[in-house]
Amino acid sequence: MRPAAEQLDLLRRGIDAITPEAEFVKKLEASARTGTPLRVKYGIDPTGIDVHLGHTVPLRKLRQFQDLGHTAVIIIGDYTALVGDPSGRSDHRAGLTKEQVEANARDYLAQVGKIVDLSRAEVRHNGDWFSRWTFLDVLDLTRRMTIGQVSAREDFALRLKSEKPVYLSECLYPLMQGWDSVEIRADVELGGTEQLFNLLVARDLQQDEGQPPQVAMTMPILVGTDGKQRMGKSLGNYIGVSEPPETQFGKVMSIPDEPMRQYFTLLTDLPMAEIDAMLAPGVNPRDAKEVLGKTIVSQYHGPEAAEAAAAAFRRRAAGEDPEEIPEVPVPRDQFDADGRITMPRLIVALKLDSSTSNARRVIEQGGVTIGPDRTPVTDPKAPIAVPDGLIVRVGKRKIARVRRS
RNA sequence: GGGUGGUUACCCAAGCGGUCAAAGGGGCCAGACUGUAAAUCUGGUGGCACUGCCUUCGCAGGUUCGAAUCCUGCACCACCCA
Repeated sequence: MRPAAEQLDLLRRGIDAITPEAEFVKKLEASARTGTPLRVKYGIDPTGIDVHLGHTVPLRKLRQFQDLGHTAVIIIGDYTALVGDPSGRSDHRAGLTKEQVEANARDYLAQVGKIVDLSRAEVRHNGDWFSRWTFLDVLDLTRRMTIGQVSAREDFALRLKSEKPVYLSECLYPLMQGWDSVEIRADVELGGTEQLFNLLVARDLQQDEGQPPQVAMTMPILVGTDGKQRMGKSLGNYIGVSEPPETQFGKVMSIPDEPMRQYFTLLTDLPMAEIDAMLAPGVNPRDAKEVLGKTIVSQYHGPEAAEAAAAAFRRRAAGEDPEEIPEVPVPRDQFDADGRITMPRLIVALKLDSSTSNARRVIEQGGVTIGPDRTPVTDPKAPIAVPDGLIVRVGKRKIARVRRS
């Protein structure tokens, strides 16, 4: 195991705060001295199925702990998911059913495995203990915190003030999450900055149970591809770890310039000096973004796929057709007696658009071309003869080859 | 249990008897430009056999020549009082 100071240096990258930092240093030192791994907890609620780059920020940190010889403990919050985490929410989140939660949990782990080494990690479900609780146990837990403590939280206070509902079950959430730490005897817990309150509740509970309290390590919230709001599925500004390489790469290229530093710091292992050099004034941000895109994509799809995605992107930016043009069968009955068809119908048949109305509009805006010489299509009503193998382009990104069948 | 306000297109949100397929913003799509699927600007954004037709304003009825707009009932949401 590496010396504590060295570990601390590595672990500090990209974090927001360590609370309390002095305690963390002591834990690290004791761990290095005795060769005892720290137990590092990260909890996720299986509420959706897409793990995105925002989730990977703490997950990558967890992996970093693993690589330094510590023990990763992943909590699948199958019971907390039934409540819904109120953190950072301006309205309450509906709880899920048990069936949904179980299916989601499986999906989640498959995706988390791309970042964390699951063969070396402990995976626990908090239903393992909560499902056995009696109402008395619940009551006992609720005695550990006051309404005042709960309502002091900014997210709750805001909701109370704006007359939005705050459910009693939501107040239980931090206590449940905290109890997880007691069950697994956590030394460190990772989470986003908005998790600080929840992470600190565990400290009190652990102390009550005679355990050394955990240290809270909070990570910045990754901003989404819009460069404004936090990355999130519901906001549609996310990059999913399971998305295809081209999509991931394209989405990275579409982020504004400002969040690039954050992305580099939190999502790559490139040395900070190298990052600074790329983001220096006078350097074309597009080139830095390309490095960023390739680095991120190769984490999930490998370096070859990342290169290919970058090449495909460049080709498209240069206005060239992609290497592989998908062939789409168009049934005979779509054509009239003379073997012709109007352009909107062809576009829908090729699945390049979902409605003829919309296809018509795109044509009227000059967004549709056909054939190798890119002849623009201007009249949405005129039937045209369609030779087998005709290439149809809609906008900059959608393309297909007609396969008459 | 009582009261009040609300439910409009992908989202937010105007409209309160006809000129409403329904203002505005966001998002999304297309075009121009470029440093890229950044930024900026322009146009578009229910469907279709498209100068017309059909379906949409929580649900079901009703009044009217005519309803997103008025009436009745129902459902759901929020807040206030208890």
